[in-house]
Amino acid sequence: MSTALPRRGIPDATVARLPDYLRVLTAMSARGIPSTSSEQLAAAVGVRSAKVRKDLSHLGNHGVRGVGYDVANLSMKIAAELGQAREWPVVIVGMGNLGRALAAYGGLASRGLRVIGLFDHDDAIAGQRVAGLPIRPMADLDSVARDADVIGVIATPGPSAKEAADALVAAGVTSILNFAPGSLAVPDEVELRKVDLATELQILAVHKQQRYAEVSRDVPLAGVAP
Amino acid sequence: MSTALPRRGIPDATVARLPDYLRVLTAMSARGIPSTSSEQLAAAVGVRSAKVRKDLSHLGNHGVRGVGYDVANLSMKIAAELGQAREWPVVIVGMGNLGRALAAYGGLASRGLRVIGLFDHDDAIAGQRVAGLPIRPMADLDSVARDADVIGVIATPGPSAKEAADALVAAGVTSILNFAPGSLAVPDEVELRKVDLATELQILAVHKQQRYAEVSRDVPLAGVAP
DNA sequence: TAGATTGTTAATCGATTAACAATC
DNA sequence: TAGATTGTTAATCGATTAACAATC
Repeated sequence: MSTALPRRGIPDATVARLPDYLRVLTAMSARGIPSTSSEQLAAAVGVRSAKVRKDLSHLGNHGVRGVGYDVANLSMKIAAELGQAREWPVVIVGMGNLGRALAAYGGLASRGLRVIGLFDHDDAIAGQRVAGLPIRPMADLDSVARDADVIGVIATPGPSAKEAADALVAAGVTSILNFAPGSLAVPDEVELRKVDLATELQILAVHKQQRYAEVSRDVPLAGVAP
Repeated sequence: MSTALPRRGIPDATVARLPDYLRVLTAMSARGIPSTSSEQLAAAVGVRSAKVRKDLSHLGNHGVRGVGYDVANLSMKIAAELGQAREWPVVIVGMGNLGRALAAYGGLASRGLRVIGLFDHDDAIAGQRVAGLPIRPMADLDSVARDADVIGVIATPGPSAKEAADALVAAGVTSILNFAPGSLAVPDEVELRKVDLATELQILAVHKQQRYAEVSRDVPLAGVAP
């Protein structure tokens, strides 16, 4: 089962933008705006209109030439594509600051992601409530995750991430998002993605540095006095 | 000042991986390993060795053919490239769960990013200490950020993000990382990057959905009984 | 010299973009 | 019919990868 993967793949880059379009469409809908255009969507989201049309074309052809897109209809198509037809259960392992932030993050519910379990390695904090859910001991993970087809989130400090990943895999979880620094090994059938909160900051810092480097090279005669 | 930008640009994709290499090299250094190879680095980080060599070649040629890379020397080169020659001051606006998580995030200090100020819109929590720093009222932002060439981080809820961005821009900040959902408008001279914590989860959810879709299309005769 | 490993080339892939024919 | 806007094409760009000549 591989070679020619069936033409179902919407590019990840497009998937990442769909929630932005959906947010704008929802706001339009709330204001009673019945239809829109790729130009308007592009302006609201901050991309080029050609990209909007390309992205939306992956969903099928839901626009009308010369007219635009129906707000309600397009909203539904995007929501469907994002899997919001059903809710995806999420468990979070690691209830430090980051885990708590994620548990309370408003952006999840609006995208069909429902947090159903919070876990921490430290049994002493078990029972505390975060965003309405109790923190549970790791021993409970299997019973919550097994057969529920959950998405697992690792929000532990770096050193505990391996333990968290092993526990998730052992409980049958096949989709894991890792916020902890460092790389993790998981079986092939498990999809593991990683988010490093510092990466984008690092890129900003490097760009800042490059801006300085450019200035000092481009204007070598500027501040000459020794 | 534009057209042919001076050949200083290390690709962002490479910059994003450099901290991973540095982390592995630091661990090797601690264990007294004097040299390594692109194969070893690749295995430790979870990429192909060709990618490692390509990435490192952007830093100049610091390896020795037939031998490998000197751990200490390569560590220094990467640290220098990442701007760790100096420390970059960071201010965080929005001290909810996410802001607190970022303030305490260990990954920052190790990359030359130093949090020097925490701010919140709600003056009632001013004075509270998070990770050793006091939360300050927004009114203090200008005095802290002005002329300090800081990187600004927006960790507010979505609706407050615009206000936070305006305050940062008004204080002269030209590099901003936005963790709040929604898009922000900033002047051209300000570099704005965005991280959406839910995006990667969303991608996992869509992939999960596609896996189901594939199964039901590929094996249409499997569970037939009505 | 034989063995190892880099740095670079060239092929490939995926994403972005401008332009425009198709269509309302 | 004239005007507007989509959906698609083709060019471009950046990143990944395999392969290998260069070099220790």
